[in-house]
Amino acid sequence: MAYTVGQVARVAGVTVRTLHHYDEIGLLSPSGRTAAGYRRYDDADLQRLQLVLYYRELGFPLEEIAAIIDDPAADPAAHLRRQHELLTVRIKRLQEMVTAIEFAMEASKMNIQLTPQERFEAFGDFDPEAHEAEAEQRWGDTDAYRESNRRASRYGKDDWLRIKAENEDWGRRIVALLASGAPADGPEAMELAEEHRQIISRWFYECSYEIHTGLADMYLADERFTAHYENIAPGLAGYLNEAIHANAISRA
Amino acid sequence: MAYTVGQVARVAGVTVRTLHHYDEIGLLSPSGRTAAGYRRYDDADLQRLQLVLYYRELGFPLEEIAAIIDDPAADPAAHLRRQHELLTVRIKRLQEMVTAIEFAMEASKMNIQLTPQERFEAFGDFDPEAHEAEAEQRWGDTDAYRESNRRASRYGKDDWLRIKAENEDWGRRIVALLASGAPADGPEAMELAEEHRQIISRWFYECSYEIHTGLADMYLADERFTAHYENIAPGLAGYLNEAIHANAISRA
DNA sequence: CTGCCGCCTGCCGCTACGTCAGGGTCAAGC
DNA sequence: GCTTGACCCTGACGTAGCGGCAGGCGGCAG
Repeated sequence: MAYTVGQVARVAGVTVRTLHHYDEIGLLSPSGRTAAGYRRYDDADLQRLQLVLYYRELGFPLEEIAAIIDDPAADPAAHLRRQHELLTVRIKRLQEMVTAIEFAMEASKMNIQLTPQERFEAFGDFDPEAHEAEAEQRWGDTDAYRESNRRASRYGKDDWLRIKAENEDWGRRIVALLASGAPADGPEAMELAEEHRQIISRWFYECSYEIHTGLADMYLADERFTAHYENIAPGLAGYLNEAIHANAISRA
Repeated sequence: MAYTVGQVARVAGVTVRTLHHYDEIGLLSPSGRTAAGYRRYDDADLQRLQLVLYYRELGFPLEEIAAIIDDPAADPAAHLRRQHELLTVRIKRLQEMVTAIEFAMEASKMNIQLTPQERFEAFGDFDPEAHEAEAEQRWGDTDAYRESNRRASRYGKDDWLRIKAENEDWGRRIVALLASGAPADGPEAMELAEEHRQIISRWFYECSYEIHTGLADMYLADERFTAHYENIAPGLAGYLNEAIHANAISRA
């Protein structure tokens, strides 16, 4: 029912200093003190802290958080609703960045130059940045980050040569298939589409069927990608697109 | 091919001051200067800036970003891969927060008390926070935020009474249906399940069928929710769960 | 040649804490 | 009853990543 700073800090995942700070600026003052001056937090304080942390995660400055939380018109449910909306907006934003990255990856694999605008499109609409200095600083210690680091630096020259070789081998085979007149939704084409997906998954990122069909459509929608494939063999862009779609449908 | 600070700032969505700062700390120094001392950025600089901004968005401190980018072992593709992974990890994290919010919403609708641990679970695993002070401060001016604000504060006492009334009306009807012996996967039960989903969507958040079935499972998995429904009528928790699943399947 | 906008370099300010320093407190164990 | 170590307190200064302003030069359209 009553907690010390240390206990609150541990359960909420913040530092004691942070709680001191919130007390100083009046954002979250413990409901009481012991005779010796120790801060005592109760359940209501924890609830408030939770709100504070969520809004902080969402990037609001502390002062504004105080205003939001102390708004008498906003009951708990209203906060939840607002946070839910903000979160979904942010997820959408990150997903756009992911798409942009996937786009850039495809482009880089094919040596396609991006225009400056495209470079920053992912940030474009509503402001470019976001900070998260502290959190991500600590992130440096998380498994996820280490894992990412490890994997990102794992590929040596040899690997790159292998990737290139795999890609070229795949390219030769699909060109041959196209030339042979085999249908784009036939088993051989679908098999090559699947292989294409697995090459991406193995060497780059987990490429779901959904992502894969997205890529396929991009190959047609973006003329530079179209040109890349058409340069290899006329009709290849459309052929690959169809094969990928057929493959995705058949595996679903 | 060559850009001034202002131009770069505009296309990248940062301020001139930021570019000055990056120049000062050596994170991104323009490749040249004019005779008059004007900074001149070229395409390579833009490319580097893009990397910087992505890593910044991902929360890395600028110093670390410099180290990452200047790492000779990391080619462009490696950066893309790393960013892709980091982004997906972050999206997962945000989605967990969303789930936690949805959980809290359900709990609050039913007056269920959360334990302190549950309060902060969403932050738990890897650190609690994330900042984004600047970005989200500016966010204060975006449509999304205003919209969110508007909707969040739109409900007055009357609305709450209506929500409560709707809920109770729905409750009475499903209890009656359960008592009548109608099957949980019958049309009436499914209709009530659908209504349940729409009440959430209308008043709280867009509740997809996927989310809805997730909620349904939670009603069974979490004993407090189970108890809530079982208190209304024995067997109701399981009945509702089944009805929601049946409804979701039939609409898919 | 005169605006006016854009660029330059300081330099001070701000937020949200981190990080001591210097000193009291509390429960456990001897 | 006294020590010990973990925990708490209050200043106070430091830091990152810019924002913002002052004071002054540069460039080009009219």
